[in-house]
Amino acid sequence: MPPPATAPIGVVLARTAKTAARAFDHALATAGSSQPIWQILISLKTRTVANQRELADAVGIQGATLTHHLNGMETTGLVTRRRDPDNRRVHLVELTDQGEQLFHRLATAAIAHDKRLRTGFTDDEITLLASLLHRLAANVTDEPAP
Amino acid sequence: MPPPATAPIGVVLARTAKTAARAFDHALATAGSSQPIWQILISLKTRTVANQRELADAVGIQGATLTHHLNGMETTGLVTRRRDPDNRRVHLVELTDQGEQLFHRLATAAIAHDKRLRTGFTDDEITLLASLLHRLAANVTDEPAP
DNA sequence: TATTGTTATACTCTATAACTATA
DNA sequence: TATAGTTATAGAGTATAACAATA
Repeated sequence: MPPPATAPIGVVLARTAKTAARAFDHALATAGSSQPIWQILISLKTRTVANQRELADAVGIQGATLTHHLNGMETTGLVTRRRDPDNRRVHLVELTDQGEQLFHRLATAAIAHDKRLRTGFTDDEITLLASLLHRLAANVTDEPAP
Repeated sequence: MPPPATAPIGVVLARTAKTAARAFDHALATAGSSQPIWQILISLKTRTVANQRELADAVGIQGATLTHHLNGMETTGLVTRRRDPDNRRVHLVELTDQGEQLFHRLATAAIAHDKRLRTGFTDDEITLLASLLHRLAANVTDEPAP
């Protein structure tokens, strides 16, 4: 029996996201990784980040928190950090081969997870759901003008 | 510019939930509380939980984690715990007046948050969204039969 | 023995403040 | 002075394992 339609949408959203996140977190843990590391890997692969501050913003964490994760990732050989010759204040973060490999393994897990999530949905339904979620997020995003 | 529709639905879901959760967490913090405490209060008010194990399940945490939170809530005067005379292994958790008051304050904040989330949505759209989210959650819930 | 809950301990993620290095 | 990043420290939330109390 599903919960009544009168349940606050915020509760439904949080509950769904928690359920989905737990399933994916488990997949990440099985692959020997975690959410923040996965987020950092994605950002490094799919965005052009000029510096660590932008990377932290992309991941949605503070700079010091990012440093914490990068320290661990450097220790385990996933990334390297070196000074930018053009501006030695900037530390260039780069994936190692090992980091690349982990990224691909996690990407495979992510694709499998998403396929599982989409079970029983049509493409149109997914598009509709994504659209509704975007509108929802916009309602609690208080950035007036970028 | 919204992210492309090709973004994995899991990513869209996680991002939306994180945005919404941050906004609500901020409201909870302003009211001097937090998510786990709010979840515990909701469960105590709206469900009939026979014991702490059921309460932990309702909140989605382990028993020891619940004990941790209940210790804090007892210290700050939100709940009381006493032995069930019928089964002295069971600890009955009850809200104090102060706990009731906090519940009502947080409920007010939750209602305001949900109203904010619903901005620009019709009731039908919210019902549709909830329905889609329920189906999504069902895809990653691996309980065969209760 | 099984059930209920607590204690002890530790780990992850996160943040703020103070600091270093560079410009 | 301003910017980029690190270090130091702390706190919240969570979990597992070992334990105590009760049945």
